[in-house]
Amino acid sequence: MLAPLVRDMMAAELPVLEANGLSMWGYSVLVALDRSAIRTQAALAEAIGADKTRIIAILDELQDRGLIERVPDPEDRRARLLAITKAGRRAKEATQAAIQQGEERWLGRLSPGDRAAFVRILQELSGVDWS
Amino acid sequence: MLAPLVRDMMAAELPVLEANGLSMWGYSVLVALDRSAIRTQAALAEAIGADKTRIIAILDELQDRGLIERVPDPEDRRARLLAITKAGRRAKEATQAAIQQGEERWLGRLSPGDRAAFVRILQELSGVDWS
DNA sequence: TATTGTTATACTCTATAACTATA
DNA sequence: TATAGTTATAGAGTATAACAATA
Repeated sequence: MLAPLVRDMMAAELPVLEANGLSMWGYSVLVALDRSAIRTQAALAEAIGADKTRIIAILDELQDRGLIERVPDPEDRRARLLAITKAGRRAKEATQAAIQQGEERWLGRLSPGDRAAFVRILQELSGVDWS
Repeated sequence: MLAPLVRDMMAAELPVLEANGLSMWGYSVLVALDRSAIRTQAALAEAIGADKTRIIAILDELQDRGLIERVPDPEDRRARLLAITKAGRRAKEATQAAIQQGEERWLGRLSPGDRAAFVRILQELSGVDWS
């Protein structure tokens, strides 16, 4: 039941991301880095559930566009210190606002009580260990 | 929040499907055909949210293994009448039981009230038009 | 020798278009 | 000519393994 729901949701939100010039993974990176800077790319990949080889092209592009910073750690020059820039934060905020507006279209169908319960239950389920 | 949840869920349930010798799409087909027989492959594809060209290999395999029937409609020999077989229904029931057992692992964390609410809310959201 | 990031490669999934057969 | 199914092909997304730099 969840799978088709998420599929429809992503199909609806992909154009929103595109309008803001971000891919799904690019957006995920900005959201993660907005929470806090990260010291290695592998840690970032893990945080957003991606592969470390997969985020490289994404980081390249975000950096080229000035949305993130990516500098070698002076204390361990193998690692790259990752942080969001002001422009990156602006892009993230704008995109997030657009997405949340889209989510209103379906969350708005729920009663306020159901809506609160739904979000609370999702948070609970997100803590489950799947291994 | 939903996307990582579904990703983890699918990762957890894929081995269960595999153990029962079914792919995700193969299982979807059996579930759809168990509800009712379908008159064309295009309609089946639409019902499970797939592409009509994509289900062909899946139908080939399910048919070879005797899990579905697929015969030309005598009234319009372009179309293929699709139905689940007894063996197919057995395979579907067994797989479904295994999957639902897996779902207990996380639904079991919820209080009975939350659990009922969650399922009800999901059903409500599934009715949303996304276009 | 181990680790971080990168590149190269192959593999899977999916979508598009061309084709066959029926109507 | 239009439709159901099929096949072929190309593209995107992903994972694996090999490589370079640093520790």
